[in-house]
Amino acid sequence: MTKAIHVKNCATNPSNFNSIISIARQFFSAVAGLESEPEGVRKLFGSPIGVLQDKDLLKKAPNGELLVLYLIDNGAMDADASLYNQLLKKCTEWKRLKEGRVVHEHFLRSRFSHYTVPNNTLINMYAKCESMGDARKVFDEMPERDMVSWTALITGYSQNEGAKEGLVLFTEMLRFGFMPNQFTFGSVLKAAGALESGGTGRQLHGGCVKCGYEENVYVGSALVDMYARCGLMDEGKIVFDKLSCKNEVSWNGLIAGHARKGEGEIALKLFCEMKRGGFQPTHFTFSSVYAACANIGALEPGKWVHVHMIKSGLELIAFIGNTLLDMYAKSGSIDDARKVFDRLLKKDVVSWNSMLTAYAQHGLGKETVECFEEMCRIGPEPNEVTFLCALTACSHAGLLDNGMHYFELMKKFKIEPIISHYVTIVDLLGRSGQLDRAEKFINEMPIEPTAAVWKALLGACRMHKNLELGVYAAEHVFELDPHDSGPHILLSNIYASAGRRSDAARVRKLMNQSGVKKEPACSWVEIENAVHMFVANDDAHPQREEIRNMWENITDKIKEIGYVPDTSHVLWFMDHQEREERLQYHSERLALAFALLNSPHGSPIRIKKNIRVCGDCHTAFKFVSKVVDREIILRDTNRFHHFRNGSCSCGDYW
DNA sequence: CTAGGGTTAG
Repeated sequence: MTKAIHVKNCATNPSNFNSIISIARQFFSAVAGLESEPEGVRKLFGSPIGVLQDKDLLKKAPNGELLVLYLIDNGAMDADASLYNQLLKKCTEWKRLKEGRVVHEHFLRSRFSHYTVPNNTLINMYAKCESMGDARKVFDEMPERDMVSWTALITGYSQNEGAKEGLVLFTEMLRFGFMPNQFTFGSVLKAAGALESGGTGRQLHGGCVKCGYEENVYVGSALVDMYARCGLMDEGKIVFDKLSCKNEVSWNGLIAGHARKGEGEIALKLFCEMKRGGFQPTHFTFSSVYAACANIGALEPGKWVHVHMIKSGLELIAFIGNTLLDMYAKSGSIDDARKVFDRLLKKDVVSWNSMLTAYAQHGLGKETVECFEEMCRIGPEPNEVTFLCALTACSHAGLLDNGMHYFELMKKFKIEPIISHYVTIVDLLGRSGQLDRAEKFINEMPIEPTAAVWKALLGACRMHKNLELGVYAAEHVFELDPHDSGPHILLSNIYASAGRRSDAARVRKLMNQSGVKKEPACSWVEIENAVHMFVANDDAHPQREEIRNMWENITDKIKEIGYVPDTSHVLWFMDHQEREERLQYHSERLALAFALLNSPHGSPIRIKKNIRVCGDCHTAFKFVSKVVDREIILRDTNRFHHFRNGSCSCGDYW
């Protein structure tokens, strides 16, 4: 407030200025072209005004505030419509809602308050400051609206999680007879994409064609992105190919779409095409491509893209670094993940969370604890995802006490646990064999347990062979989520391992009758930049004979050093020999045999599987790692298993 | 005055 008084004194002393307005004008034209805001202020106001000579005050006061000091100086303010507009634009650019409101009030009292253009700017200002209620109010109260008014409001909604409102407004706009332009289409397409509404998107696409905007880069890119978000990649590709003038954004929309769909190979291929076409990949591109590589566990291609990024000179900021870290972690290279983490220019909360997730996936307990505690000391404030990551990591590493302690710690950080935190704690207790405690924990939860909570308990019952509690948990899962095949299989396995074959059969039958489908298991292995996929009992593979021979060979060797097949993981109704036969050709075994045949001796073997590894394969892999003296890294849906010299990093605990 | 693309958990 003292500042205001100073300025007021200055303002009432005309010998210092010609007018407040001319100063304000200069202020803007000068500041707009200057590097740092305080520097601009100093240059402009360095000598004549007392308060502005105070350098400390000057440093603390950004331009927006200084400006407002002039504006609230009542009598001195006599702006024209274009000055109001400039002021509002600055407030928008700097996202300064408070100052924007002051200008708004002043504007309302002026004789220009009915002018359409500054009102449009006001709508945009409030929208960019995430204050849609205010934006709407301006829109409703302005006497005359044009197409820009509608577009600014629609854009505001589509950028502030108001896709539905945006689309409703769009139809209303058409009813009032306003023609949408390329800006309008860009925004409504974004809204349709956010709602994943392909039907709406196609209609809008028709509108774009009619109005001749289909090949506008902005509209075209928005179309590509809209189709990508609706999962309609083919239609997106058609629009993309038609674009005579593409840019990075068009490419990114396409690449990100495939990355989101888990189509990593296509995303990588497009990345190459983009570069060949002479387009410079941006932060967005790299971020998507790394996510795509992480998804398919493609370490070598990921490294190759990383080299491109280093060559292109892009800095390792959090937004790309986080996905890069995640890519290395999910591709099995935890050391590279840590290196990226250490080299990040600035770590944000997602960086720490990603690092904790990496440790969780690899079951590294000591590192988890160190990382979390370092974060509490020197890092950003942990959020609810942080605790999820840390709790999952404790669960995967068998750190029961640490996990329970972190759960208690959430209170200190004033973070209310959501359902996923409870799921993780049930998992933590259950894995540790504390089944009764897990059950008690569920009963005492302050929120209603979901299917996921019971599923965690069921999984623990399978692990610790607890039939009675397993049945109880399964009943809850069936009731809450009848379409998931996982619980049926788990329960059937629990029955089978307890020798209750007829019950196991009953559950299987129930599953088949209710139309619940089991996801077909498959595994991938990467050999020299090519990814090879295997399904169980694959007879169609060109190398099937060699793979079979190799595996039989290996089986003989591991049996010599103590491997005994455990057939309780396969369907009970086959006879014993047939079961053993079946087990021989689980997809991960085929992938392993293939890798042994086709990769250089001594190099690590990286296999990925789409469901959890079965217990018998896990045992077999441990023996194989010893017999062939190779490191085998297996990624399943849950985590990584590093097999080395006869044991696994998960400590048989997954 | 109004437009399009990216990250962590389960």
